[in-house]
Amino acid sequence: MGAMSRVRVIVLNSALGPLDYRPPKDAAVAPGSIVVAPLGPRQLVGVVWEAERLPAEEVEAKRLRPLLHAYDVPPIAAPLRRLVEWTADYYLAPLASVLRMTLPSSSALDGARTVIEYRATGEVPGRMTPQREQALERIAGRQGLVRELALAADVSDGVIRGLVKAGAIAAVEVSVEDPFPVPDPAYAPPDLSEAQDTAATELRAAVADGGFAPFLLDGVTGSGKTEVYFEAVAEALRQGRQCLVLLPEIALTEPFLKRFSARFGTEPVAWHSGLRQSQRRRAWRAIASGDARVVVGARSSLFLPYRDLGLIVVDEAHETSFKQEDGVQYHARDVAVMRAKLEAIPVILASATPAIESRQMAEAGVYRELKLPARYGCATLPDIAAVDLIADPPPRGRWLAPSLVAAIDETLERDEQALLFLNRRGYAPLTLCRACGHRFQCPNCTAWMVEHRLTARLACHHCGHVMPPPRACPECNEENSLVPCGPGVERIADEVAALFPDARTAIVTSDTIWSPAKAAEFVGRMEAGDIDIVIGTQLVTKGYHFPNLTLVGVVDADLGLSGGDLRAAERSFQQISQVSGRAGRGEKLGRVFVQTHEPKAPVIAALVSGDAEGFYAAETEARRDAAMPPFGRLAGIIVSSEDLNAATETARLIGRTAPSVDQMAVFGPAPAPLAMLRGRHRQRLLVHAARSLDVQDVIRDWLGKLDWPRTVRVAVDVDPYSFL
DNA sequence: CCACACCCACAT
DNA sequence: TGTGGGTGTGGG
Repeated sequence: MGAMSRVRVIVLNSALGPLDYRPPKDAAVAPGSIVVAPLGPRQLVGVVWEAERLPAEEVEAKRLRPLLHAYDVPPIAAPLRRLVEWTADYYLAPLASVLRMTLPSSSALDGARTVIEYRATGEVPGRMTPQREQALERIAGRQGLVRELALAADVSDGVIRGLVKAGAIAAVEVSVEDPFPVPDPAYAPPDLSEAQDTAATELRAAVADGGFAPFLLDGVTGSGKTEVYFEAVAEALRQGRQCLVLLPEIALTEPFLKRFSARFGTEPVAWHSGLRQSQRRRAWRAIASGDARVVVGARSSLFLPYRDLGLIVVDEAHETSFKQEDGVQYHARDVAVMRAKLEAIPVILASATPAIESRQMAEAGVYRELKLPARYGCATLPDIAAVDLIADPPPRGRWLAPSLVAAIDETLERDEQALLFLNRRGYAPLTLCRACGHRFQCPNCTAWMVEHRLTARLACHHCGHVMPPPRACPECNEENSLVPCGPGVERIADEVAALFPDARTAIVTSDTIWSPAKAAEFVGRMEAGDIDIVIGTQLVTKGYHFPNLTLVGVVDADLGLSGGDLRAAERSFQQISQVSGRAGRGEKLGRVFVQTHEPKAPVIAALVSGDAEGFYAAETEARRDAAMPPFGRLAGIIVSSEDLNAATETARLIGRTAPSVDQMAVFGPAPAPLAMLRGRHRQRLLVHAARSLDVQDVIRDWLGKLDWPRTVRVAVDVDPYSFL
């Protein structure tokens, strides 16, 4: 029997281990080949793997079924296969779950097809209605499916179809094989400062030389980090290799795309969850063939099968949204470094406020640190002042202190823009009945229903449950007794409207900016000076560059510190630094007011004095003393079930059977802070171990021996960021 | 995970 | 005797 009469395949079914097949009748396959495997009555996509790397139960040759088909796409290359193995191993996830992230849906693997999209012809329909007018105005220059155009225009599908019939919108056949434009490294070389140039030179050399080279690009907000790593991208382009730029949230890449186009003459290829099927297929094939030269994407773009990757950039590398919190709970920043290692290429972690983990790697000499200490051009860092809410309190029922209000007033006087930051969506985080004290709680989660006045709904921010706000209290039937408690961005907007009736305001949260198009619209209005005061959540802390924005007010600096998890102080520092960094990015000086009840708290003191180094040093020492990451390891074990009893029983079983291992301690089980989520009761355990311990191995061994009811889910969160 | 066989309870 | 649901297992 020849060597290739049996191939080992990982099929995209996370409950199954590797399975053996005979090769397909009509094609040769090798490790990495993407194939269709028969499984019982069904067909599954899978990838051929090296048999020796995946021990499987031997099945006799005559029982093997032949693979049905091998796709005509490039195979998953060895470095990516190793990355899939590493990720599955490190994060205790099934290989199939990780492998799935490298592949598009199966229809995208099939040969080229075309889709029908629609765009305006410029013709005026015979009959014009307000809806038609609105539609044509909003979709100018846009192209897409009827449903997408309707969404963009905020009209119903019927309006668009009517316009097609009237000839104002025409169908276009789009090839999903259309090539992407190639960015030109010589399009608009930048004018770099000396510090930028030094850093860029080093990065260019690393890209040209190839080989694994991790960098921490650490520059204050507005220092021009993007321009610097663009030079590394340019070098990779000159070398004819692909680049990946990871961004924390793709919905707000608008400013990035603009800057990229200005530098390279064309937009990069975007990869994110919002892509349509046709776009996803086109992008995936171009990435696999090497035609997509620069890809900008959210964390999932990290696992795509680039043909010849030459550089990875992780922008805003400190962002905790790089940690995936469901499915495979990987940290894209860490996996990016591993991919760079396996591909033998440079990786750049760029941030104005690097995570302690990354700083530690730089300090240990593992990462090369490149510093940009000053803002680009004549811009200087803004002045940060603490507003003591006890000495300088807002009036009752209001949240903006008199000194901040005065500063907003001055800013408006000068025709400049102000930004108020509050990390709370909606009108009020809690609604209660004045008469009986009833609080609105989500039926599926241990969380309050948050009032959203813009949409006239009460919403749970964890599971998405919504309900109309009742007129009367459901508990005591008292009418008009419901009172909002505490501020959300919508309530601050109300306060601003009352204080500055002539100011034009915008609320920027995921509720109002839910697509790149919405982000573009916001940026346009900001740049045109159509907005005076922005009230926003963390969405506004990232990436934006508005030269006329000179005042930032942090409405509640204490908010992030309440959770008390190990990164709370660091996270607050990063968030407030980042939002402060939006002020004074042009020629005008920026000011920042940080409202707090505790002006002496180390985080606030460090922000005001500008002593980031001192703050980081203290935080780092505290982590070292407690053997917390990166000096020790953590893993969360989350046990959940719709059945409270089953969850507690299983959690107890896990706790009871915890192995006693040197340099490891297990805490819990205890009900999770979010004791119920999406209708599932949750218990948590926390594993704390020394850095040197292979904690995954211990957990694999420990949980592998246990059995629990099928209705109970046990998830291991390696290197957890959320402790809820 | 998903399809299917199998078993048992209960209705016809 | 039929049927629906819970449970268990195989899939290569």
